[in-house]
Amino acid sequence: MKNYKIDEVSKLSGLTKRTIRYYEELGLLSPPERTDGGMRLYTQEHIDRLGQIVNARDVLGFSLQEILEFVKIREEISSQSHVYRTSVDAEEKRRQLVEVEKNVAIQLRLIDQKLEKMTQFRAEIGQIHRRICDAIENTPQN
Amino acid sequence: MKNYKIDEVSKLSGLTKRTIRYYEELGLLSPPERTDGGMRLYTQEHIDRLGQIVNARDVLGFSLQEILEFVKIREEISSQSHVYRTSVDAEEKRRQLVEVEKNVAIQLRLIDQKLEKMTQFRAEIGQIHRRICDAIENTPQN
DNA sequence: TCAAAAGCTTACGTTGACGTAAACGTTTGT
DNA sequence: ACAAACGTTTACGTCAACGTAAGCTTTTGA
Repeated sequence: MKNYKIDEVSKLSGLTKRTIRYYEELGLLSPPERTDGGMRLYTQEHIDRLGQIVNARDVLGFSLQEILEFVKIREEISSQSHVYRTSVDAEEKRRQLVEVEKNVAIQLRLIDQKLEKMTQFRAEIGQIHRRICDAIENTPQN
Repeated sequence: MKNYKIDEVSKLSGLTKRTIRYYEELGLLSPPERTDGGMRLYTQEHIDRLGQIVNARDVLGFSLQEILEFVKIREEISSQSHVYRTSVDAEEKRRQLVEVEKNVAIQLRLIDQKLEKMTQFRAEIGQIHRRICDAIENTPQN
């Protein structure tokens, strides 16, 4: 599997090197392997991850802190599925799963609220658009 | 038509008084009438406007500068409808309307793209949620 | 092999979007 | 009529999300 240096990742993701390091610092991006000299070596997964972050940031308008919540949930789930196979205490497993479920449910409600308002906004702009089109229709061409 | 003082507007809109004045300063909110003493007297339209701004800001993740672009388009439209009644050159009116329509159409496409990605995102989270719920179901209670 | 190019850390600077405090004027209830 | 409550402007403070510069180390290609 190929690996990338930071400048290549920067060009592929459209983010600056500073931003990429900053996201790692915040815990949004998992720390990549390093060369013996200390240089970061990224994989394709890192690049995909950055794409998801940019999506959440620009398209969904989430703050980096909100995105961090999602990342933590994702990590909880994978650590959870690990525990699920190895732990002996079923009751404890269940409690932790219920805890994670609560967080995800909260995020779901948040997204649904955003979706609803977004649809509403879309309707408003659509109405403005129709009014403009009507005005054009009612304006003579020459 | 009733008018509101800033504290009432603050409570109705959920924004602080500081933010309301700030939006006026930026040109996002039209300056309201004043009492002889200089106090701002808002109307229902101002409140509606603030609601739209909050929507665009929180839900769509637009910056205040981007929202200002929308506001300017809106103003173009109303100045347009003024011209529509007073101007003598119908062809010129039409050209300008078509220009505005293009901008609005672009914004509409942008919103639709956001909506699509958001729906997709919601589906992904929903799937994760179901997996967690299934896991809870399959974990013994005691 | 060795200098230029690229990377690393550390630290201070900047910009947008407000918060907060001061110092003062205006309304309003009693 | 007057004090408390609310409003106004002005100005400095703050926090997130990076930008930028310095000083140093590591890679790399001729």
